[in-house]
Amino acid sequence: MRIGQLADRFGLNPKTVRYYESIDLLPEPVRTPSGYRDYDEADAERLSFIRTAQRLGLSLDDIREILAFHERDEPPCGHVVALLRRHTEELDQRIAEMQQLRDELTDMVARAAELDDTPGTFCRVIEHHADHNGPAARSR
Amino acid sequence: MRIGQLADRFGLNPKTVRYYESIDLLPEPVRTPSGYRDYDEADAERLSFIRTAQRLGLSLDDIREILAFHERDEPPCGHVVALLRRHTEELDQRIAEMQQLRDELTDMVARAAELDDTPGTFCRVIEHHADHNGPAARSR
DNA sequence: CGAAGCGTTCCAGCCGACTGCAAGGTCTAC
DNA sequence: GTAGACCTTGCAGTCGGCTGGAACGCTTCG
Repeated sequence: MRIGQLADRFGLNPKTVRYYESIDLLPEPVRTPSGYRDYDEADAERLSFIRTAQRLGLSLDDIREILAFHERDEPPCGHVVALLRRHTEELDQRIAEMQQLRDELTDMVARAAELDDTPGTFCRVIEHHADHNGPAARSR
Repeated sequence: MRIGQLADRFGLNPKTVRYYESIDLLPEPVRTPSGYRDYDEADAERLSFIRTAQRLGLSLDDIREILAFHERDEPPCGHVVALLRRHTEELDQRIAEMQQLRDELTDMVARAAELDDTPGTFCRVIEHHADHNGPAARSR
């Protein structure tokens, strides 16, 4: 299978496939006599794995590390579980931060209407909020 | 006030302050006879505003746009409220995606122990999950 | 035979928000 | 007077994950 076919199967740009090869996520495939890359099902499976792992939020570095276990014939699952746990924790933290931010924003938008005669140097909405929730006065 | 003092007040690198100037977030300040940048309280206020807006998740481009209203002596608040609304929606969406991902990850970690004799090419934990939640079989 | 549409290589650029480095000038304390 | 901490400039590099473009070769269809 040529690079375009492989890329199409995963909705990727052929460039991306070459890029994955360049950073050692995909092995160098065999070549046709004319020099075209020639992929097989094992390559497709590997690419599928990469995309799944990526969808789960793993970085290409993480994924390369997981694939390295495969190259050494070791089961990567223990490693992966630890990785996923760590990743879940980071996610939780980011979600919490984003939710707090979201609540702040909703609050600001809701209060914006009441601020018609509040003074402000740049923007009443933002500065009023900063004065009441700013650096020092945060309730944490 | 020199650049280091200003930067310190906001926990910034002096480079960042110069960078803000270079992208027209901060005006060119007056200079001391020896060529040092000399900031006043108005600059500090502007920087404070920038940092607050940034903490709220606005991009430097967004912030420059808000500051442009100030330069034109227009109240930016209507614009800002629209911006914050849009931003809140994006945030909601990203939070929802992240939560879904988080749940998937928790699920995978919880199920990992049961997979001791499931076959896997690269990693049982990830592939088993992909098979049951993958491209086609998603329950949305 | 010729044109379209693949493929190849290598190098460079993109996004956003900085940060590092080099090579110099200045200011302050001892 | 000299060390060291500051300041100046400009340009390049960082992060991650691609993507664009040039200049060329191969393949397929009519």
